[in-house]
Amino acid sequence: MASLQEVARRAKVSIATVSRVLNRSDKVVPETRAIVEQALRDLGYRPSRVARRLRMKDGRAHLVGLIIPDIQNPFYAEIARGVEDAAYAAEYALLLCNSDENPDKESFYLGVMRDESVDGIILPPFDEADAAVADTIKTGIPVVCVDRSLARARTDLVEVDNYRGAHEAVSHLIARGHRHIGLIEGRTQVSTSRERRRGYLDALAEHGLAPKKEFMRAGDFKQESGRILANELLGLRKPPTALFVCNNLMTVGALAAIHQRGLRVPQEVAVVGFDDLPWAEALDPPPTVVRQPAYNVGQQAMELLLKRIMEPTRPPVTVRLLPELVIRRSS
Amino acid sequence: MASLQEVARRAKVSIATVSRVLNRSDKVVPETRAIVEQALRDLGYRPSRVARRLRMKDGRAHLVGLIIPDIQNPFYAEIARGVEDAAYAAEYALLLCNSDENPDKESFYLGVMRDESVDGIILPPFDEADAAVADTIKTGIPVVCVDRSLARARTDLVEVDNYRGAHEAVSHLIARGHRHIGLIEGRTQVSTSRERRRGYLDALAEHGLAPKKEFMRAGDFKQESGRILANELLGLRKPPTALFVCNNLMTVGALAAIHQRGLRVPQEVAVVGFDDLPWAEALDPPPTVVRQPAYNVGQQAMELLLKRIMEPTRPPVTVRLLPELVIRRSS
DNA sequence: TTGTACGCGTTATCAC
DNA sequence: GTGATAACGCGTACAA
Repeated sequence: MASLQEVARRAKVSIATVSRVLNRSDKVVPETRAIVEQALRDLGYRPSRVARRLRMKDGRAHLVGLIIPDIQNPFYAEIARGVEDAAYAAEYALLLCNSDENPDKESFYLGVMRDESVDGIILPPFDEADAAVADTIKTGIPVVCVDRSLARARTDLVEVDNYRGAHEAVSHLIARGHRHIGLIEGRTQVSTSRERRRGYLDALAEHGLAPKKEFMRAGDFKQESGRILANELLGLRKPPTALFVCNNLMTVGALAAIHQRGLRVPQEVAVVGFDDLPWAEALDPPPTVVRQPAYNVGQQAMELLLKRIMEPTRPPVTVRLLPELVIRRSS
Repeated sequence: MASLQEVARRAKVSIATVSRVLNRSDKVVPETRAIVEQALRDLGYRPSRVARRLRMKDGRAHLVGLIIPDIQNPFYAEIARGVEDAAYAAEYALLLCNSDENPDKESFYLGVMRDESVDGIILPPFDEADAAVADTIKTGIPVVCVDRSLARARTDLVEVDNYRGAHEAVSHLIARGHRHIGLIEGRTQVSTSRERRRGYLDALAEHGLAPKKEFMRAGDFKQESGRILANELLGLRKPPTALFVCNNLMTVGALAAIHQRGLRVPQEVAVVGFDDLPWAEALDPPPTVVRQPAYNVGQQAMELLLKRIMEPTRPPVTVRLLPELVIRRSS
């Protein structure tokens, strides 16, 4: 409520002096400093972040934007927590938006962030050619990509080794004796999905197993498609004995389908999912999954962003995190 | 990037005219309007939300704050989605913060929101006497409470009938023949927790059942406490045959404990949880729960906030939503 | 060491 | 109809 002006009046100094007391440790004689600080306290002064941001073009907004597809997806929620915690530690606030994988929403929010003069933006690009993001980068706002990367722009990036995760998962199933392994993958336009499929195929090949077209189904990363595709797979005359499901939501869908069919896990059908399920322990049986270090992804992305804000010209770096195969009882 | 100034120069008019074209209020002759609009387009002009906000004190920031305990809790994530969708529909952006039920974080973020001049704030108060929130309200920023209410301040409020939800849940268990029903409640400081307990006690009483102290345990709304308390309850010499667990996370913990003990649900122990579990279908058995309309809570809260922003003096209203007993197979 | 004055990008109130 | 111009609250060169 109180402005610099009012504080200055009360302390009987100029606004410049008050401002100096606040920001620069410029030379202000201890006496006046004390008086000003008293006035500051009396009035409960709080600087307006809005005015401050208008005045200073660069990186002092202490505000960053995060755009994710869906906060209700635990994977993104975990990333968001990582970002948020790192932001809070640096006293940054977060403008959080859900894009729903909808380019219009993404564009709208990207616009808002430009217009809000945020210090930087963290997001998983819609796809490798995301034009709205590319445009935003051109304006000079620091952007850090997470999870997925951009083809034509070099930005800081925090990603997970999807190929390796999938490879481990499928190798694990093979080691358990499975020879007929179904794949439920996500939207094939996104690079992470393709990498996971590559991991699946390579693991198969390395063990002399030939991939079967009818065992490979592509969904949309959502629960319902997991349910439907698992049903298709399990309804085959010669169904697979194991399923590798390429994200959390689809795994849940697949599990639901399996339960509905009354199949025993892992005896009648084994399951390995990509992404950990936050409530894995409550599931029966607790599922084996490839756990992505999502919290870390968010945290490191924020730290990268902070570095770039401080030093805009530093060369972009890519951080590649390793997933972890968490073996529980569904495989 | 381009400012009013630059647009004005390009169109060879004054900034006032450009501003008028943008805000469509005053009369601008079609000719000049056309010229200005062309310049606007050429330069890809976008108004600075920051400058705009600095100039206009009231409700035009198109920015609202949402403070929740933890975005990783599906209940709050669902509220957040409700808020976000309603905000997006009205072209508002969202400043989202996690308080972790930590008063310091809450205070910090409340401060940020003041300093950002947000148009309004939505939050579940920490407790009924939340001082930081009370102070914020005094500054005149519109505040809408969700889930929990404030004792000393009249604000708009969207809440759920916790008493009724708990009452239905326990009555349901009794109807199923249970006479020994354990209660795992949350932090007793929060009003919602107390209401749920009241519902439990009343339902018991109405059926002539005496509450047993040793069947009633208080946790902290987190998964681990659900696990521990369920273990305690089930380890009793004469354990309860059914559990009523007062929130989602604790239900998950309780389920984990039950699975670990190898108990069959619902034959050996029945369970009803408060809050729906997003992946209920994947659980085996799918749990019976009292579903809170969390999405609606968020949506209506945002709509209430919008109304208050438009009409700051309107009397505060309370919206009370009904929970729904979703009977699945754990009871 | 401190004060004056300008500019950041808007909107709104005046004159013209 | 349109154009100067004064705020909004802040940081900072420059003058004192």
